[in-house]
Amino acid sequence: MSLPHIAADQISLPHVLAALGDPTRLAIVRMLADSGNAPIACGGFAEFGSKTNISYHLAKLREAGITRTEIAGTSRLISLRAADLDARFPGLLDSILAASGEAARAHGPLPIPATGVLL
Amino acid sequence: MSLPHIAADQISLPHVLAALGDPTRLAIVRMLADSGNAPIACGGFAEFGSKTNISYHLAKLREAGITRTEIAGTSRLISLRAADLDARFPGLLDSILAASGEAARAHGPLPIPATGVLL
DNA sequence: TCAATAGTTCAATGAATTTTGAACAAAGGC
DNA sequence: GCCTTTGTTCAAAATTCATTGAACTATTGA
Repeated sequence: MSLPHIAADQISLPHVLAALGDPTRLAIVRMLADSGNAPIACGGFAEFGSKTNISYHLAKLREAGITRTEIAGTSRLISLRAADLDARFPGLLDSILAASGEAARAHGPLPIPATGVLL
Repeated sequence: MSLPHIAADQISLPHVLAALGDPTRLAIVRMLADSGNAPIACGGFAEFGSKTNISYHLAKLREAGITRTEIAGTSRLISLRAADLDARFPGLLDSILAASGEAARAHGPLPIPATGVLL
């Protein structure tokens, strides 16, 4: 089960940039990337704000095409649309994650660093 | 002569993304990149809005560290801080320009493509 | 000097955005 | 069935952002 999401080719650059221009939403995306793109429930973002506020920011990220939301029981599982984003805007998510001090890449679950850098 | 600019290492990712999340400012940056990073006076952006509105957006871009403003007589010459941005956030400007349908790269005036890719 | 050009600054307005709390819906566990 | 957990929706308040016009500065050129 899944909430409605826009098609990958309808993701708009200004909307993506505006969505990630908010520190709270950027932190959410960073956390998703940190998880190796494994889905995280809304509650996992509690440190970034109130339940209702997180719900608002997650809706923005979903509407911008940055995240996917799957319904699992009473939870929503949020994940990055990393492949869709990289197909639409090659390298963009990677460079933003790298710029935000990130280890995770847009592709691949979790590249084990040869010499434990950057975690 | 030059207006005050923040240091390259103080450029903030959320500020850059928020600044470029506005369609008018993204169009301005695109136009600067299109020019091969040659400076453009404020009047060159007239198509994007009123004089006073452009002044506002150019101030936002300068404050975010995306553009440099040189004073030349009664004009202001605006240019992209492409090298500073690329040093601080490698690949970010490039991927945004590419995503916005751009030919110009963050570095080098105009690299002639060997096999006409990405134009 | 006078007028025109190029932009900035200021204050006001309107439009979006963010944040909050109350009320709600939909499972899941007892 | 009932309560708890998880999250959404709604409306209101607070904040921020974008746009406009009037007034201003500074430079250039006649």
